[in-house]
Amino acid sequence: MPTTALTTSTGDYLKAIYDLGGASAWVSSSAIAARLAVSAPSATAMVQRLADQGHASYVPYRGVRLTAQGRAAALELLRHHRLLELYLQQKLGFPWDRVHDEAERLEHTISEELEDRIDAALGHPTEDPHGHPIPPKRGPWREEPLDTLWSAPAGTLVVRSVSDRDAEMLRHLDAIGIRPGVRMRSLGRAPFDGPVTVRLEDGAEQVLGERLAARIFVTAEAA
Amino acid sequence: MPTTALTTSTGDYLKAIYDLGGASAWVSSSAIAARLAVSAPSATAMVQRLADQGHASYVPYRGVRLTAQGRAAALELLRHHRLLELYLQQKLGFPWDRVHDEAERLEHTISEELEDRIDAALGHPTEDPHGHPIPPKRGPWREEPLDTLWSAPAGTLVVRSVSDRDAEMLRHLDAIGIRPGVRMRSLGRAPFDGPVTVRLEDGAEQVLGERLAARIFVTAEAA
DNA sequence: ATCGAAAGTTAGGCGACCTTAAACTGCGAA
DNA sequence: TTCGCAGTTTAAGGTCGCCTAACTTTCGAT
Repeated sequence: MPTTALTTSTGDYLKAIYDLGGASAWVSSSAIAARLAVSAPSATAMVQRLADQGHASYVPYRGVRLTAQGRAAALELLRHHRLLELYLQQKLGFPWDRVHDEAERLEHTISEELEDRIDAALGHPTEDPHGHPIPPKRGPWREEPLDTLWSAPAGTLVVRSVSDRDAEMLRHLDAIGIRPGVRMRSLGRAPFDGPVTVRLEDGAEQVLGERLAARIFVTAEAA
Repeated sequence: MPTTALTTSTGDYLKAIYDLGGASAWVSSSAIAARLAVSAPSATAMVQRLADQGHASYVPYRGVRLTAQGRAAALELLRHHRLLELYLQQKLGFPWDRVHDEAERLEHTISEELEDRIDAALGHPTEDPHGHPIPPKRGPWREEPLDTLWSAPAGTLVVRSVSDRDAEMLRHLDAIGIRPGVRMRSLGRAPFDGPVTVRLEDGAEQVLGERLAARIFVTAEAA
């Protein structure tokens, strides 16, 4: 298990597979290609390389799935990413919509020691600025699947996390008052895949289309 | 002059040329190869690429020299490197002998914004932990050439900086009390390229061979 | 059950870097 | 002045990661 240093590209693929398929589902190469904005053949080739390296198992025409080794590598990057996002925000004053891109590059580059020192400087945090849990350095972990605002039934909800991938979307959410931890009441969806209407605690109503609502993760009001 | 993003490798070559040849001297490809631990043909090929990109001028069998563009790129990396070293030491508690390697990787990865925030967090510092000046973001700059302890005449000296490239050496220097800012008296060299003997302020005497003494940069006691 | 579109893979190419082996240049020594 | 050798460059080949074009498989619709 000599963790042969990953290239940036390899790491990106592992992360893509991880968050498209979670810990164990089969992921198609074209889904990966779309996610990483590369051509389908590029994804196929890489996926074969990942299989050779023991990071994934690959069945032609079926897809890939991470091995334990690949999963560990993906989780380490995810941990780096989320620690970095939080660090950039908390310690260096980055606004939450600009931490993603920076973390995306740095996550491949930081050493174990830097990871640990960042973790310590932040007091061993458990969540990043967008509400996503930070995987522990080792030990069991599974990201609990959450409802999205799009799929959740009407009722009182708490925003748990929001996707960090689109800075513009984050700025918009921030502007209308939607952030992790915020409580809101979903008034339900208009018929035929219509938008979701929510009322925030300050009484403001917002109408959100699928693009947006599917990127907001929620739980029902805590018992 | 659209600063086409540099690859890590390209950046490493530019830095190597910069600190082998300074701002303007011709540097041989084999010197670069030795510095970067690559084969001579690799260095030749890269140097030709650098010339194509406008980062350097290249005369076969003679060597390379940075252009203004290449110099700017090298200095930006040097600035990143030194800011990062200081940041890692000051804000994250890294020991001074371990900041180099981390900075060496990160320097290629950080954005302009992160550079600026680090600079601000450190209060716009002018020196890294090893005593090297930090190039300004823009504007004139030239690293003043210093004597080394090996080449300096006997007399009272102030340590200005020490090479950061070898962690073990740094640990040793630290152990014997040699750090930037320290005052010492050089008692001169033994005949036939013999070692240098110095007396530190606490009275301790140290005998240093060329390997070490050539990596310690000094100035004569300030007037 | 079969046929065709969509999904996925193979083939063939390219650029960046790296290697070793072979060819060349330029310069000091005789 | 020429010879030889150290220093350099060219040649040839490998890997990684990307691309487009062409081929193959799968699967749903008939």
